[in-house]
Amino acid sequence: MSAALTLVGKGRHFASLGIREVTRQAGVVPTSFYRHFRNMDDLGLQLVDELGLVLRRMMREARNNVLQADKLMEESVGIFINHVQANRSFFFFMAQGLAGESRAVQEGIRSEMRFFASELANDLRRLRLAEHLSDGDLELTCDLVVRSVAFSLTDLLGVSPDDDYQIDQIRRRTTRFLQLIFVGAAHWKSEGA
Amino acid sequence: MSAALTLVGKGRHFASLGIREVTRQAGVVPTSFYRHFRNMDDLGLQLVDELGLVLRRMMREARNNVLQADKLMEESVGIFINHVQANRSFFFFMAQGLAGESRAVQEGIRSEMRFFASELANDLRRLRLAEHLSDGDLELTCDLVVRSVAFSLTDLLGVSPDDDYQIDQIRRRTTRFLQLIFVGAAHWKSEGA
DNA sequence: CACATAAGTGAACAACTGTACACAACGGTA
DNA sequence: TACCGTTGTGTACAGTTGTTCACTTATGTG
Repeated sequence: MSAALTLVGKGRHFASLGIREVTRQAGVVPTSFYRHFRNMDDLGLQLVDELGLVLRRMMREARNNVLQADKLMEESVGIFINHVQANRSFFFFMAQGLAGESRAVQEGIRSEMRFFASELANDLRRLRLAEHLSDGDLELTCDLVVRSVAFSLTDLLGVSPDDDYQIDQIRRRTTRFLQLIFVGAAHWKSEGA
Repeated sequence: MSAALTLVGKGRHFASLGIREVTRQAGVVPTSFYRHFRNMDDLGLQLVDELGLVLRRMMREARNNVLQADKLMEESVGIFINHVQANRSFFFFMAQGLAGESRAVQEGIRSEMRFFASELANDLRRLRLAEHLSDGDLELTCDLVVRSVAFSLTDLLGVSPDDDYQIDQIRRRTTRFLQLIFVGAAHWKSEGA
C-alpha cells in the first residue's frame, strides 16, 4: 500500500498503476501482490480506509487546538494544510479518487467527506455557533465548507510543497472562502428565499 | 479524440488509456495515432482546447437566457446541468483532469475555470449586481461559485444520466450553495474581518 | 488531369502486463 | 520440537503495449 502511495505521490495516477509496477516499487515479487489484494481496486479500497484514519486524526487535532472561536477558521485551515503537507501522497490519492475509475473508491471518499461535514456540523452546534440555522441549513453550510476545502486541496497539491509563498496564498484564499460562506450562513434566511 | 472521450464516458480514466486502446475504439490501426498526436498527453491537451469551446458555448447560452436577475441562479444551474448531460464525456474528462497526471492538462483546465470565473465577475459587474464589492472580493466570490459548481459536477457524474430525481436534488443543492455564497457576498465586509 | 500532402495500413519487435502454479522461508502456538 | 498458516519466491505463458518502418490509399489544389 505504501508503495502505491509513493508512486501516486510521485505524480502518477492511481488508475494507471499496474500490479507489477507496485510490487516492483515495494521491492517484492509480483505474485506476492495476491497475498494481500485481489486486484488494484481492492488495494484502492484499503487505501480509502487508511485515508479515513488520516482524516480522523486531522479532525481530532482541529478539535483540540481550536480553542477560541474567533480564530477558528484560520487555525482550521492551517491544521488542514499541515496535514496535507505531512501526508501528501494520501491526499493525492484522495483528490484523484474523487473522479477515479473505481466507483467503490469514489463512493468511499465521498462518504468520508460526508462524515467530515456532519462532524463539523455537530461541532458547530456544540460550540453554539449556529443557533439560528435549521439542521438542514447547517448541514448545507458544512457540506459547502468541506467541498471548498477539498477543492483547495487540488490547489495545494498543484504547487511544490516548499513553495511557502504560494502555500500561504492558498491558505489565505481558503480562509476567505470559509469566511464568505459563514457570513452567508449568518444571514441566511434573514433575507434568503 | 472522440474515441478517447467515448472510453472516458464509459467510466475509464483518461490516465489509464493506451494508444492501442484508443485507436481500437476509433476503428483505426494503432500507427494512425501518430498522424495526429505525439502521445496521449498531446491528445489530452487538444481535448482541453475543445473543452474550452464547450464551456464557452455554455456561457453564451447562460448570458442569453438569464434575463431577469431574480431567477439568475436557478436558471444558470439549470443550463449548467443541461450542458453536462449533453456533453457528459467532456465533463468526465474535465473532472478527471483536475487531478490528472498530466500537469499541462491540469493547468489547462484550471485556467479554463479561472477564465470562467472572471467572465462571471464581468457579467455581475455589468448587471450591477455587485456594486458594493471590491474587485478582489468579487473575484473571490466568483471563484468560489465556479468551484462549487465544479464540485457539483462530480456529484452529477456520479449518478445515472436519467435518474431525474437525483439530478433534481443536485440541482437544488447546487442552487442553494450559490445562494448561500451570494448572501455571504451581499453582507461581506459589512461585518467581515 | 497530375501531383503533393495528409491519413491510413500491415508486419514486426522488444518490453511489459496479469495471472497461475508449485515451492521455500518465516512466525507463532501446542 | 513439530506443525501450520501466512508471506514471499521463481518460473512460465499467453496477451498487450508503444513505437519503427516502408507501403498504400484518399483528398484537395494547381
